[in-house]
Amino acid sequence: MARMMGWGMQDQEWRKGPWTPAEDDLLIEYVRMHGEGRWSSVAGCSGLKRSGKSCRLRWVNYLRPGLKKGQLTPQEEGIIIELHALWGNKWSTIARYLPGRTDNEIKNYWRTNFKKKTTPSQNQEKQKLKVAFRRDQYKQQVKEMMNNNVLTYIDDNNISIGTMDDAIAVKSESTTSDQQQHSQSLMAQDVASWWDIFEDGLWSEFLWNLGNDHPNQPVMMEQSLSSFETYDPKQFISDSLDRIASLTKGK
DNA sequence: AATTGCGTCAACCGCCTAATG
DNA sequence: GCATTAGGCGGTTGACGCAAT
Repeated sequence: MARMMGWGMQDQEWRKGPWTPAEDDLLIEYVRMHGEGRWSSVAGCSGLKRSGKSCRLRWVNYLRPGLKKGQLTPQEEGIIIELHALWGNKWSTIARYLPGRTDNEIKNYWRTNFKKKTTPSQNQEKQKLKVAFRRDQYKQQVKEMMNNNVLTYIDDNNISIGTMDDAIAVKSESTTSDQQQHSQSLMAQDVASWWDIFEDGLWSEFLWNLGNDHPNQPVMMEQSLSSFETYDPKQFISDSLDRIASLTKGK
Protein backbone atom coordinates (compact mmCIF):
# COMPACT_ATOMS: atom_id res chain seq x y z
CA MET A 1 0.00 0.00 0.00
CA ALA A 2 1.43 3.33 -1.01
CA ARG A 3 1.87 5.98 1.60
CA MET A 4 3.42 9.39 1.66
CA MET A 5 6.97 9.42 2.94
CA GLY A 6 7.03 13.10 3.73
CA TRP A 7 9.43 14.13 1.00
CA GLY A 8 6.95 14.58 -1.81
CA MET A 9 6.59 11.22 -3.52
CA GLN A 10 5.06 7.85 -2.86
CA ASP A 11 7.54 5.37 -1.48
CA GLN A 12 6.84 2.72 -4.07
CA GLU A 13 8.35 4.97 -6.72
CA TRP A 14 11.71 5.41 -4.99
CA ARG A 15 14.69 3.24 -5.67
CA LYS A 16 16.24 1.73 -2.57
CA GLY A 17 19.37 -0.17 -1.68
CA PRO A 18 23.00 0.47 -2.55
CA TRP A 19 23.84 3.41 -4.77
CA THR A 20 25.37 2.84 -8.17
CA PRO A 21 28.27 4.92 -9.54
CA ALA A 22 25.88 6.40 -12.10
CA GLU A 23 23.54 7.55 -9.35
CA ASP A 24 26.48 9.04 -7.46
CA ASP A 25 27.47 10.96 -10.58
CA LEU A 26 23.96 12.35 -10.94
CA LEU A 27 23.90 13.48 -7.34
CA ILE A 28 27.36 15.04 -7.54
CA GLU A 29 26.35 16.89 -10.68
CA TYR A 30 23.17 18.12 -9.01
CA VAL A 31 25.08 19.48 -6.02
CA ARG A 32 27.66 21.07 -8.33
CA MET A 33 24.89 22.90 -10.17
CA HIS A 34 22.54 23.72 -7.30
CA GLY A 35 24.55 23.42 -4.11
CA GLU A 36 23.68 21.45 -1.00
CA GLY A 37 20.09 21.50 0.23
CA ARG A 38 16.71 21.37 -1.49
CA TRP A 39 17.12 17.59 -1.52
CA SER A 40 13.48 16.97 -2.35
CA SER A 41 14.01 18.57 -5.76
CA VAL A 42 16.92 16.30 -6.69
CA ALA A 43 14.61 13.73 -8.29
CA GLY A 44 12.90 16.34 -10.44
CA CYS A 45 16.11 18.05 -11.56
CA SER A 46 18.48 15.12 -11.99
CA GLY A 47 16.22 12.21 -12.85
CA LEU A 48 17.42 10.27 -9.83
CA LYS A 49 14.72 7.97 -8.51
CA ARG A 50 15.83 8.50 -4.93
CA SER A 51 14.03 10.22 -2.08
CA GLY A 52 15.33 13.51 -0.80
CA LYS A 53 16.25 11.83 2.43
CA SER A 54 18.23 9.17 0.62
CA CYS A 55 20.05 11.81 -1.46
CA ARG A 56 20.95 13.87 1.57
CA LEU A 57 22.24 10.83 3.43
CA ARG A 58 24.33 9.66 0.49
CA TRP A 59 25.85 13.11 0.09
CA VAL A 60 26.52 13.72 3.77
CA ASN A 61 27.91 10.27 4.55
CA TYR A 62 29.71 9.34 1.38
CA LEU A 63 30.02 11.90 -1.42
CA ARG A 64 30.67 15.15 0.42
CA PRO A 65 34.16 16.54 -0.23
CA GLY A 66 36.57 16.44 2.66
CA LEU A 67 35.37 13.17 4.10
CA LYS A 68 38.11 11.04 5.60
CA LYS A 69 38.19 7.42 4.60
CA GLY A 70 39.71 4.59 6.53
CA GLN A 71 40.22 3.71 10.15
CA LEU A 72 39.82 6.26 12.87
CA THR A 73 43.07 7.49 14.34
CA PRO A 74 43.84 6.96 18.03
CA GLN A 75 43.26 10.62 18.79
CA GLU A 76 39.91 10.50 16.98
CA GLU A 77 38.98 7.46 19.02
CA GLY A 78 40.01 9.26 22.17
CA ILE A 79 37.88 12.27 21.31
CA ILE A 80 34.87 10.08 20.53
CA ILE A 81 35.12 8.20 23.77
CA GLU A 82 35.76 11.26 25.85
CA LEU A 83 32.94 13.25 24.28
CA HIS A 84 30.60 10.26 24.52
CA ALA A 85 31.33 10.16 28.24
CA LEU A 86 30.15 13.76 28.35
CA TRP A 87 27.22 13.76 25.97
CA GLY A 88 26.12 10.16 25.43
CA ASN A 89 24.73 9.19 22.02
CA LYS A 90 24.84 12.70 20.57
CA TRP A 91 26.58 11.43 17.45
CA SER A 92 26.12 14.51 15.33
CA THR A 93 27.39 16.73 18.14
CA ILE A 94 30.45 14.53 18.57
CA ALA A 95 30.99 14.49 14.81
CA ARG A 96 31.36 18.30 14.78
CA TYR A 97 34.62 17.87 16.63
CA LEU A 98 35.95 15.34 14.13
CA PRO A 99 36.29 17.05 10.76
CA GLY A 100 35.80 14.65 7.87
CA ARG A 101 33.99 12.08 9.98
CA THR A 102 30.23 11.53 9.91
CA ASP A 103 27.79 10.87 12.71
CA ASN A 104 26.98 7.54 11.07
CA GLU A 105 30.63 6.52 11.09
CA ILE A 106 31.04 7.46 14.73
CA LYS A 107 27.84 5.66 15.65
CA ASN A 108 29.03 2.52 13.84
CA TYR A 109 32.43 2.75 15.51
CA TRP A 110 30.83 2.94 18.92
CA ARG A 111 28.45 0.06 18.34
CA THR A 112 31.19 -2.08 16.87
CA ASN A 113 33.60 -1.53 19.72
CA PHE A 114 31.61 -0.91 22.85
CA LYS A 115 28.04 -2.10 22.52
CA LYS A 116 28.43 -5.84 22.33
CA LYS A 117 26.89 -7.93 25.06
CA THR A 118 28.89 -6.31 27.79
CA THR A 119 27.66 -4.92 31.05
CA PRO A 120 28.19 -1.23 31.62
CA SER A 121 31.13 -1.86 33.93
CA GLN A 122 32.69 -4.33 31.49
CA ASN A 123 32.08 -1.80 28.79
CA GLN A 124 33.84 0.85 30.79
CA GLU A 125 36.83 -1.38 31.43
CA LYS A 126 36.98 -2.28 27.77
CA GLN A 127 36.95 1.38 26.79
CA LYS A 128 39.76 2.15 29.19
CA LEU A 129 41.91 -0.75 28.05
CA LYS A 130 41.42 0.01 24.40
CA VAL A 131 42.17 3.68 24.76
CA ALA A 132 45.16 2.98 26.97
CA PHE A 133 46.58 0.64 24.37
CA ARG A 134 45.99 3.01 21.49
CA ARG A 135 47.37 5.93 23.43
CA ASP A 136 50.57 4.08 24.22
CA GLN A 137 50.92 3.44 20.53
CA TYR A 138 50.20 7.00 19.64
CA LYS A 139 52.27 8.61 22.37
CA GLN A 140 55.34 7.27 20.63
CA GLN A 141 54.29 8.99 17.41
CA VAL A 142 53.47 12.21 19.22
CA LYS A 143 56.81 12.20 21.00
CA GLU A 144 58.48 12.08 17.63
CA MET A 145 56.33 14.99 16.52
CA MET A 146 57.28 16.86 19.66
CA ASN A 147 60.95 16.30 18.99
CA ASN A 148 60.42 18.10 15.73
CA ASN A 149 57.98 20.60 17.27
CA VAL A 150 55.56 19.70 14.50
CA LEU A 151 51.82 19.26 14.33
CA THR A 152 49.00 19.45 11.83
CA TYR A 153 46.70 22.41 11.60
CA ILE A 154 44.26 24.14 9.28
CA ASP A 155 45.70 26.93 7.17
CA ASP A 156 43.21 28.66 4.89
CA ASN A 157 41.11 25.49 4.66
CA ASN A 158 44.11 23.34 3.83
CA ILE A 159 45.56 20.83 6.23
CA SER A 160 49.14 21.88 6.88
CA ILE A 161 52.04 20.67 8.91
CA GLY A 162 54.10 23.12 10.85
CA THR A 163 55.29 24.26 14.23
CA MET A 164 53.08 25.04 17.19
CA ASP A 165 53.85 28.72 16.63
CA ASP A 166 52.56 28.42 13.07
CA ALA A 167 49.36 26.79 14.30
CA ILE A 168 48.79 29.44 16.96
CA ALA A 169 49.34 32.16 14.38
CA VAL A 170 46.84 30.59 11.99
CA LYS A 171 44.32 30.24 14.78
CA SER A 172 44.57 33.90 15.70
CA GLU A 173 44.44 35.01 12.05
CA SER A 174 41.27 33.03 11.26
CA THR A 175 38.77 35.70 10.40
CA THR A 176 35.38 34.04 10.67
CA SER A 177 33.97 32.08 13.56
CA ASP A 178 33.47 29.14 11.20
CA GLN A 179 37.15 29.19 10.29
CA GLN A 180 38.13 29.41 13.92
CA GLN A 181 35.84 26.58 14.91
CA HIS A 182 37.09 24.42 12.06
CA SER A 183 40.68 25.19 12.88
CA GLN A 184 40.18 24.53 16.55
CA SER A 185 38.28 21.31 16.10
CA LEU A 186 40.98 19.81 13.90
CA MET A 187 43.69 20.91 16.23
CA ALA A 188 41.72 19.30 19.03
CA GLN A 189 42.98 15.97 17.78
CA ASP A 190 46.55 17.04 18.37
CA VAL A 191 45.61 18.84 21.53
CA ALA A 192 44.14 15.66 22.98
CA SER A 193 47.47 13.93 22.57
CA TRP A 194 49.64 16.84 23.60
CA TRP A 195 47.51 17.49 26.61
CA ASP A 196 47.78 13.88 27.64
CA ILE A 197 51.52 14.13 27.75
CA PHE A 198 51.94 17.58 29.19
CA GLU A 199 49.30 17.24 31.84
CA ASP A 200 49.93 13.58 32.57
CA GLY A 201 46.35 12.58 32.01
CA LEU A 202 44.58 15.33 33.92
CA TRP A 203 41.99 15.77 31.18
CA SER A 204 41.57 12.06 30.71
CA GLU A 205 41.30 11.44 34.40
CA PHE A 206 38.68 14.13 34.59
CA LEU A 207 36.61 12.38 31.95
CA TRP A 208 37.53 8.80 32.63
CA ASN A 209 36.65 8.69 36.24
CA LEU A 210 33.38 7.08 35.25
CA GLY A 211 30.90 5.73 37.73
CA ASN A 212 29.43 2.27 37.85
CA ASP A 213 25.99 3.58 38.67
CA HIS A 214 25.82 5.84 35.64
CA PRO A 215 28.31 4.51 33.12
CA ASN A 216 27.75 7.28 30.60
CA GLN A 217 28.05 10.05 33.12
CA PRO A 218 31.44 11.25 34.25
CA VAL A 219 31.85 11.20 38.01
CA MET A 220 33.70 14.34 38.93
CA MET A 221 36.26 14.58 41.59
CA GLU A 222 35.17 17.24 43.99
CA GLN A 223 37.66 19.78 42.81
CA SER A 224 36.64 19.21 39.19
CA LEU A 225 32.93 19.68 39.64
CA SER A 226 32.82 23.41 39.08
CA SER A 227 34.88 23.18 35.92
CA PHE A 228 32.63 20.45 34.57
CA GLU A 229 29.54 22.53 35.15
CA THR A 230 30.98 25.32 33.08
CA TYR A 231 32.65 23.06 30.55
CA ASP A 232 32.66 24.42 27.00
CA PRO A 233 34.51 22.26 24.46
CA LYS A 234 35.51 25.19 22.26
CA GLN A 235 36.81 27.09 25.22
CA PHE A 236 38.63 24.01 26.43
CA ILE A 237 40.40 23.57 23.11
CA SER A 238 41.27 27.24 22.93
CA ASP A 239 42.59 27.25 26.47
CA SER A 240 44.53 24.08 25.80
CA LEU A 241 46.22 25.62 22.78
CA ASP A 242 47.21 28.62 24.81
CA ARG A 243 48.50 26.43 27.61
CA ILE A 244 50.44 24.19 25.27
CA ALA A 245 51.88 27.22 23.56
CA SER A 246 53.18 28.50 26.90
CA LEU A 247 54.52 25.08 27.83
CA THR A 248 56.39 24.73 24.56
CA LYS A 249 57.88 28.21 24.66
CA GLY A 250 61.62 28.03 24.29
CA LYS A 251 61.56 24.40 23.29
C1' DA B 1 34.83 -27.13 -0.55
C1' DA B 2 30.82 -25.92 1.95
C1' DT B 3 28.74 -23.99 5.83
C1' DT B 4 28.33 -21.09 9.70
C1' DG B 5 29.18 -17.19 12.60
C1' DC B 6 30.51 -12.70 13.13
C1' DG B 7 32.02 -7.88 12.23
C1' DT B 8 31.48 -3.91 9.42
C1' DC B 9 29.10 -0.27 7.45
C1' DA B 10 25.85 1.74 4.04
C1' DA B 11 21.26 2.63 4.01
C1' DC B 12 16.61 2.78 5.80
C1' DC B 13 13.00 3.96 9.23
C1' DG B 14 10.47 6.62 12.39
C1' DC B 15 10.42 10.46 15.15
C1' DC B 16 11.34 15.22 16.13
C1' DT B 17 11.93 20.17 15.22
C1' DA B 18 12.03 24.40 12.60
C1' DA B 19 10.36 26.94 8.89
C1' DT B 20 6.71 28.31 6.04
C1' DG B 21 2.11 29.40 4.39
C1' DG C 1 -2.89 28.24 16.03
C1' DC C 2 -2.69 24.63 12.59
C1' DA C 3 -1.07 21.81 8.68
C1' DT C 4 2.51 20.78 5.72
C1' DT C 5 7.18 20.33 4.30
C1' DA C 6 12.19 20.00 4.68
C1' DG C 7 15.82 18.64 7.14
C1' DG C 8 18.20 16.36 10.93
C1' DC C 9 18.93 12.80 14.29
C1' DG C 10 19.45 8.28 16.57
C1' DG C 11 18.16 3.46 16.31
C1' DT C 12 18.08 -0.44 13.52
C1' DT C 13 18.55 -3.52 9.60
C1' DG C 14 20.58 -6.27 6.16
C1' DA C 15 24.07 -7.20 2.60
C1' DC C 16 28.58 -8.31 2.22
C1' DG C 17 33.13 -10.16 3.22
C1' DC C 18 36.08 -12.83 5.89
C1' DA C 19 37.56 -16.15 9.27
C1' DA C 20 36.63 -20.30 11.68
C1' DT C 21 34.89 -24.84 11.61
